[in-house]
Amino acid sequence: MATINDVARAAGVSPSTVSYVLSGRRPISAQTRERVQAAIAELGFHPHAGARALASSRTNVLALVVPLRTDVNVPVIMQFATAVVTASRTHNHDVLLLTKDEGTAGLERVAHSTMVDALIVMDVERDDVRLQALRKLKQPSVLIGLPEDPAGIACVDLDFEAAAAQALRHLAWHGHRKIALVGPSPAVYKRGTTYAERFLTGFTDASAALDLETMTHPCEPDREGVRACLADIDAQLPGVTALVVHNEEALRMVLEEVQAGGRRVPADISVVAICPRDVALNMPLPLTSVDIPAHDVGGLAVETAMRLLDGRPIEPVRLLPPTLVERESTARPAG
Amino acid sequence: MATINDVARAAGVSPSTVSYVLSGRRPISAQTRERVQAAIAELGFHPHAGARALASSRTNVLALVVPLRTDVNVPVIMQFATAVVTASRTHNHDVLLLTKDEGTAGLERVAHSTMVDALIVMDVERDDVRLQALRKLKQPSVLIGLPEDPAGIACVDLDFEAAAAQALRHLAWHGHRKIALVGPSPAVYKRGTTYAERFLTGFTDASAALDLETMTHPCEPDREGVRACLADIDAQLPGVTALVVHNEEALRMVLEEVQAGGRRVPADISVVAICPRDVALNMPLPLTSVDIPAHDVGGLAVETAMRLLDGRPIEPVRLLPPTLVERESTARPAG
DNA sequence: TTGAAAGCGCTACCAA
DNA sequence: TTGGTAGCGCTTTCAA
Repeated sequence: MATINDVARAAGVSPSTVSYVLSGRRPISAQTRERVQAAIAELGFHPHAGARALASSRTNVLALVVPLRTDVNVPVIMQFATAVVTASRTHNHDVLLLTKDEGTAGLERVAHSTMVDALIVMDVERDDVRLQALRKLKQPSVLIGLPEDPAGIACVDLDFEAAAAQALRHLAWHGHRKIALVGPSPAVYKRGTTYAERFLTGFTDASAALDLETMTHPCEPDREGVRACLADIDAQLPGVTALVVHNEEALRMVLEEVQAGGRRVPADISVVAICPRDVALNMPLPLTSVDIPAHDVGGLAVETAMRLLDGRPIEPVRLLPPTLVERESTARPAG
Repeated sequence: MATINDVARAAGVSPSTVSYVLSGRRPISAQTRERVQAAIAELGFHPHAGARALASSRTNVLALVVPLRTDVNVPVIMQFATAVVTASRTHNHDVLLLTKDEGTAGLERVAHSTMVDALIVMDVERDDVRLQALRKLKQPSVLIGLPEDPAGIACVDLDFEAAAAQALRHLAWHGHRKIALVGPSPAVYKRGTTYAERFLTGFTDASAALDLETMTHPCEPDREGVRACLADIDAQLPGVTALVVHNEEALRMVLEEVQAGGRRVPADISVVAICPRDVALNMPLPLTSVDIPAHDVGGLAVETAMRLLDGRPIEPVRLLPPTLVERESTARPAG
């Protein structure tokens, strides 16, 4: 492998000049720059990442911590991950993939050994034990999610409260008054992933503000759970005309069970889903949905990390406004 | 951050001794080792990854290249990825996540800049343009999949031919004679991901060997595609008593449409799925399935990379034998 | 506009 | 069993 010295020799300049051509950190005459670039191309030179990290204390690598549990929504995680990788590349960074099961130790390991410039952490819980460790690192971190006490750590996420409000406003505008929330599984609430709570809060608040008759119900994403959930809803809120479904795994089964019960969507009952666009589109019926913008959130997380690294100002907590797209699963209530 | 010199001073030894305690590459007296380890713990010392890479030409990082298309089976990809990360950690390696869309350039970038010791590449196509680039790298690579010409590159995958044969043998043993394959979408075949072809070959060969009456049909994983596929099958193979489904996305819809057509599984028609265990278990009915052992394949890919790095012998192409588990979707044909 | 050279923190060779 | 030390390949300060 060619080194910077080889390039320097080939171009008839000093190694530092080659370095400056590469980094652009000082002016170089056009003529010199060209000779250097020609030599770089000629020799197929790529700077040695380790040497660079050692000399500059910059790795150009971001850590991304993903949950590896399979009870989480895998496709959404994958969307976040690819968004983070793609965005990182536009900022000339690579991504080191860590799994949540390594816990605090994993974060400290990569940070202390200077493998990464910053960390992006997914699946953050309300009172996540990793937060205190993150605060002590010399590298900045960005959370995808919102813990109870985000002090000192940047957070980005969808504004789930606003998402719930938007779903209800849409249904209310269509004339619905009796609306039920099919929520995530009890395990999600118990784990303390706050997006579920935030959605619930938004739902309850908006329900009061709009003077609606609503109820909420967690839902185990299997056939039985869905049946039980829908039965409870019918029992507790007879005459319900609309469902807000915040449970991607259960979504398809909810639609099937509603239909199996003899009700048509949207003629007999309207449905608003909270899910990524492509999920909403790949249902038997294109669903009116509030998008989970994994791509935007991932990109914003990277952008935030970059600002932190450059010492540029950031918003400590950035909640993206939701977007509702009306498709074919919502209509005015019958009668 | 503490350096190796700080540790050496604190322990009253030379830096090289600290290094050897860490690497175990030469004998150290128990007494010295303890003093050094105490100093390491005391100072919270973690060796600087870049410095280490520079001095040893070893990064302890593996590159993992994943497809980021969403038309691929996302949960399976995620399973491979987490398996690779988990296995890498047991070998004291981390994983740099690359996306396929960076193509050859991405591979060359991380390899030439010495960011990784080896590369693991998923979603390899029959005549993948990346292969020639991989062969030129100084780092070894391991493919998950099997291209047409794997010369010079290690490959690991499930033995899809054997998987097809096993599915057919199971059904034949139950007494089925008329069996149809619901295959992946045409796009998968067109792209040249060879597992589809290998499965097809195995299916056709085993069909002949077992003297069965079979047909094969690709299947677009949406409602319409599934309906069309099943209709074709009924038209071309009237009296079909069993289905082999090698299309995870379509699986649930196949079951639904079969039922919608008034047939019960397994009373009227048996179904064998080719999919990860958890997918088979999460269907309305636990399915008899040939497992796609993502975890094993990912682990084996890492193991192979490690052997390559240590100069230990490997098998150039390692196809894991399939495992069929009988559950509740197969029975003897009616009548 | 460019060059010289001192490190960055570690590994591994050569000695003892 | 241990120490000394020359690099690994780059960045960046100091000089010119």
